[in-house]
Amino acid sequence: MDSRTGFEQDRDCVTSGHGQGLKLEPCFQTDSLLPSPRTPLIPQLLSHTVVGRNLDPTILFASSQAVALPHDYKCGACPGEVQALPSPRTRALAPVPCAGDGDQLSNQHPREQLCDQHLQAKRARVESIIQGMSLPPTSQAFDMSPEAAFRHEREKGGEMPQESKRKPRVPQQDVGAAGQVAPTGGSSHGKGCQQLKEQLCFLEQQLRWLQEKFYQVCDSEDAAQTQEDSEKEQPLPGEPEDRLNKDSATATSNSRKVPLRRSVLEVCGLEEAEGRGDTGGLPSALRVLSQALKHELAVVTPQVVDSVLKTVWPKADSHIQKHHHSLPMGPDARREYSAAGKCRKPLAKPSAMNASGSLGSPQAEVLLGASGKSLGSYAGSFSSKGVRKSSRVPSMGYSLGSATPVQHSQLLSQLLGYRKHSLWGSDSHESPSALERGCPEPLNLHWGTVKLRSSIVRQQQHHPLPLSPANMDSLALLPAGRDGHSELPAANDGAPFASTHMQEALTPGHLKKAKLMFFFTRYPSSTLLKTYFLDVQFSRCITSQLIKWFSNFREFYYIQVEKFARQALLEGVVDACTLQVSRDSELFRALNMHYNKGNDFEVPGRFLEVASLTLQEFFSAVRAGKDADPSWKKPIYKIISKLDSDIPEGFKAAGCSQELLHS
DNA sequence: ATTCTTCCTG
DNA sequence: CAGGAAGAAT
Repeated sequence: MDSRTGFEQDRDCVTSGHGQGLKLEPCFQTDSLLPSPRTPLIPQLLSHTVVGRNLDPTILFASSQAVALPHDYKCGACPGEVQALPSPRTRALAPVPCAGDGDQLSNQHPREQLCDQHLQAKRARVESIIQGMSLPPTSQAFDMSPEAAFRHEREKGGEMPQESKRKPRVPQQDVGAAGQVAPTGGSSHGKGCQQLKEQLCFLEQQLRWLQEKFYQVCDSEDAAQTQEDSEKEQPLPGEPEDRLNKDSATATSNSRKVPLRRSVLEVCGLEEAEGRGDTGGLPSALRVLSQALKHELAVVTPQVVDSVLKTVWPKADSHIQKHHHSLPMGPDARREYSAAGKCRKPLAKPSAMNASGSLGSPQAEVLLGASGKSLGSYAGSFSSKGVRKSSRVPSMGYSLGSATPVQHSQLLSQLLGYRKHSLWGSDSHESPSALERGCPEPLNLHWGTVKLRSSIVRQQQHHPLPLSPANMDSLALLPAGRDGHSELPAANDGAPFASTHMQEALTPGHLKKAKLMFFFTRYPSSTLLKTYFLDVQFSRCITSQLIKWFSNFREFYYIQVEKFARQALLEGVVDACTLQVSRDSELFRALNMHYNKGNDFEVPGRFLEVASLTLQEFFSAVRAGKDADPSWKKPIYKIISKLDSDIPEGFKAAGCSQELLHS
């Protein structure tokens, strides 16, 4: 049992790791999916930010606060201060001192006076956008757009255990004290958060710089547009130009050219262009901006990510190194994980574990690594002879995480089409002696393998669940880090989990799957079950129900075996060793009828061995009269509990349950 | 206190 | 199979 304990501790590490992984997300990528105004900067810049010259600088850092704010403040250099801003009103009364450029926009009042209706309308639009983005999540609870779903998921993820240190979302007026960020963490985390804040600050400065360049570009347009209107709004002290660094002046001077304006407007998404349908080529200034933006992001983002990982999850550092430098994992790490994953298998098979270690596709390694937990996942099939056969789908195990529907079909056909492929099937000649030897077969080592939950888990067409809020909650509770894509939320199709239908209840398909799994494991831990019923939203109830199923399975199994053992005794069988369960046995038929009613699954030979041993044990015990002892079955249970084998990875396939049901 | 397991009952 | 009780293990 200690092995399982270790395993579960390991799992805890995994989850906590993910939790920490999540922890960093709000600061960075994940925020792109949050209503925080911070991260969607670029989209905002490109689409909404530039509203004439009334570009609201607060859009970069602040939130709905900015809506009511006058333009006479500027505090973007230090996010902490921005977060600390209590409210617009307070802030207007007592402006927070800002490093260096506090008066940058202090001279916009005159220009505001000149705002015509059009500009005001645009401003209102921007404000509404900002406002919408700053809505508290509760107000978006029923926004079930993919993005909202994902955002919601992130929100829930933030509530995961040990997630209390999640950085509060900046825009929330009542919560947005920066001081809540760092102090909430432990000392190390606080330090890490401090680093993160600095990184963020840097990042934001970069972005602000770029935004100002944008400002320049668009300002030139406005200058041209409003030149006729009034001259007094032209060169304003404190204008972006004045704020710009010298090195950015080059691009600025280019972008100042009036001919750029239409293209700029179009790219900026200004409806100003609604009257002018002409589309010019991409202006060079924009190219410059684009490249600069990309470059800055490319430079800063990895640093930030690495820093975050290093800080929040020290182990990740080494993992990162591995990913970067050597995709094939070192055998040590793999062994470590394999050992940890051995769970309920006191009869260790160390040789097998080590032997299984050294394969893996780079993708798999990346995925596994990205999941924060590289396990010695191995997709090979096994035979009772102890000869590991290469799977027909060698990469099945690892590629499951990103399996396409086609792959899933292959999985299923392998699951069921045993007559041809005999994926897990027993070759007709298996040696029961292997069982007695403590089963040195190189059985699969998937115990505890962290399933790489695919972002593109196939839709389960047979039982599509209505996307009720409850279901979305289920989605939300998904440990996002587990999918290995937590670092790339935006790289997904935008609705990563929208296609994952988490079952909030166990279905007949799950029951059938569980029954088939019983052929491999009689005593699955809840942890194991969670890794094999990935389409189930586990709750305490679900878990116990699943466990109860296996308990019932065992009950039936032991009853049947005992019955046949007694029957054999009555029939005068002398040697227990002659009791072998074959596929022709009555016992097998009874069991197969129960667990594999359709007989559409080839019962693994290993199960026959286990059944044979169980039968012999019962036979011997009854013959020895041990059944007088009320707990005479306990030793048998103990023996059998050690004979679990690994469950083929195919059982993890999304939709497996449903397809099994319909097969 | 919680989880897991068995046993019993329906 | 589910529900519940009881005990063991953690």
